[in-house]
Amino acid sequence: MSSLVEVARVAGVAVSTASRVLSGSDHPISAKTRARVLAAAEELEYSPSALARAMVSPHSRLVGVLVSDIDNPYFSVIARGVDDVATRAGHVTMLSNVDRRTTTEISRLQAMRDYRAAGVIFAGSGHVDDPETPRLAKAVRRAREQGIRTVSLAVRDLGGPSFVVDNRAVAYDITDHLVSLGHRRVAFIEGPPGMTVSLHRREGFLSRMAEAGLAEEALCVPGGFDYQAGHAATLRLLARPPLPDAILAANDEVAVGALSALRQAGIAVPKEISVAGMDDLRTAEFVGLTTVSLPLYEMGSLAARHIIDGADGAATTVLSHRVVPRETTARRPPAACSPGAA
Amino acid sequence: MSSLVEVARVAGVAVSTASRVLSGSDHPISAKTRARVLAAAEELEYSPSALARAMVSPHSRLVGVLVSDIDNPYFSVIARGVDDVATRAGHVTMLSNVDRRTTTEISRLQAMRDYRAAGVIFAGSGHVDDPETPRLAKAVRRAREQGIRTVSLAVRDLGGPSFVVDNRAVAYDITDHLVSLGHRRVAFIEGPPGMTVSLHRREGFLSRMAEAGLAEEALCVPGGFDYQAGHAATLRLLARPPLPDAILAANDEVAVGALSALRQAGIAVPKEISVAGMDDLRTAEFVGLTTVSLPLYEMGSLAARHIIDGADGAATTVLSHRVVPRETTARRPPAACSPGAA
DNA sequence: TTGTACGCGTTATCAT
DNA sequence: ATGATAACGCGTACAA
Repeated sequence: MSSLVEVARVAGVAVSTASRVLSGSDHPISAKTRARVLAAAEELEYSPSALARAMVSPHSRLVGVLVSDIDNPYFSVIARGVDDVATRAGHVTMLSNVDRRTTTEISRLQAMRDYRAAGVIFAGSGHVDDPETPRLAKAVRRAREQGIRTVSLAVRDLGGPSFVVDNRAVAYDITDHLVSLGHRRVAFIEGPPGMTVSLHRREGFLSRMAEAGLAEEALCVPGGFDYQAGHAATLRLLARPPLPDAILAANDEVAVGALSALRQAGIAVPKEISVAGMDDLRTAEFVGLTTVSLPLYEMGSLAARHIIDGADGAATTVLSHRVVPRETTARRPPAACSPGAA
Repeated sequence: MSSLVEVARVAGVAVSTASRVLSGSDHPISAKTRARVLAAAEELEYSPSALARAMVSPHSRLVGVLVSDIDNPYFSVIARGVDDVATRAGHVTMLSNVDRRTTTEISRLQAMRDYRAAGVIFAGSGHVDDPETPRLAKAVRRAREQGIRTVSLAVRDLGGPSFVVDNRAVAYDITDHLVSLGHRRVAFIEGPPGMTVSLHRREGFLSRMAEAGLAEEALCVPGGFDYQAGHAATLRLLARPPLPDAILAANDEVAVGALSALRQAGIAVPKEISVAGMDDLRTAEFVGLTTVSLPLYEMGSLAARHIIDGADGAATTVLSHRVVPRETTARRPPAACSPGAA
């Protein structure tokens, strides 16, 4: 590992001169000197220490992302968006899984702060009435005071700018799709209890049902965000007939779990029952699931871009989503034996 | 941001003393002094600069992972394994997508080297006869000379230790499963051309078929590693009857693509044709796909552990895999009209 | 047991 | 146009 002083020595110039040439300063340098420095750097395979650089700068060129779980496609798409932008801008991505624990978020934020990250992205949803939120908010404030940018990709009260999707509208719109297909009794498999995103999605669902005069037909059942939750919830639904006209799941993976339970029970989708999810992850495409497409990649890239060259501020940007009808939803069969339709 | 000097000043001691108590040195310190330093640190919310620390250490506490694409579950599971271990050990994970490009691997390795990473993990497969490999190998060697540990999670000639799976055996074993079910004509949808993993898996497949005296019945068709590839390859298979008894896909996602093409064509799985994949990612479980389970999480965590506290060396550890039969494979129907069985 | 002083590699400031 | 030097924050060898 050759350092700047060695390059300077080989080139026969002062370190400051070498620095100016190698760091792309606009300081005037004679062509001859520049060439010598460049040659020396080349010869020594010089590569500047990002550590030393960060020491004398307001921050490093590290971009942090806090995800609930990178092994969840929702977050891996976001991470991909972040990294693409970061890499193109000469930065490096730091990643941490926080498993939806606010205390973990705090400690990981601190860890990234210790490296003087250029910024930290909060990709996951927060909890409703989380007693730890004040502590997190305080840690975030401190980080910001120190010059670390922060961005949220979910509705959270953290102070920085945020790039989000309107989860109420997302659920509202997909529910609308179901309702407009003639479905009346629709079951909603909820997300993990206590999470803001779960709450919003349920509100959106309920809201559209109420507007359609179907408040009585709306059925919310506890679920989660994974396959098992969808499978189990559907089994419970199956155990208490009559079957709803449609099932709306809190996300795609839950919907796939529902689909699988339905298939095992020998119930035809969408002939006997419609199923829809939200997020539009790859799995949704694989199984032909009707869902709502979210600009996840864009959220990640926008967040990274903000950190790298954005202006300060705390504006919230609501990105648009799109219902994508596929093969798991269809018009409600006219002869369905659904009570309450009298 | 309070630094060590401020803590020392508040505590009324020298920086070296503060450093010793705060950095957990084994240097003897009087209980009284220790308490005062701790109190001062607490009061000032002191958190050591990881940057400055790394400057005076042989390396930072950053663990790098180079993946082909984090939005590919294969790699996100590995990344999860890496991060869990890294976090528990007080390190932070750096992640970079390299899109299977060796030149990108080189430049990302360099970027992580600039941060004096404790180590860098190469998670992806290499290419056969890759002209860039020497350059990468050289970069890796230099990194190692500098004290950066490197680990491979695929068979590559990079010099460090590696934690791998025997892809020939993986393909051999799942082919064995198919053959033992009575299948004779089996089509193999290959992985991306030129990748080592593709080659090994094909070899394993061909090897088991040959041993079963089924060399003539083995059919290799070009594919890839994604859904589209599996779908398209299966369509091509469908266009040229007779249908094989079974389809083995280079990985799970390809198998799902095949499954979907088969379903659209109205061909029953596993009644009319068996389908199997490799990797055992979550999708495989969702669709009940027969596949081979790989210790991906373990590979990631072992790699991280090696970087953090492993011994030097270049040993190759071959981890075991396991065929997991599910619902997409079944015994070959006795009355199948497969020619060549005469 | 505690303190002093140096070095890590870079950029910026202030001479020259 | 170039050079010398301070500063970033920490750990540590050496001195007391």
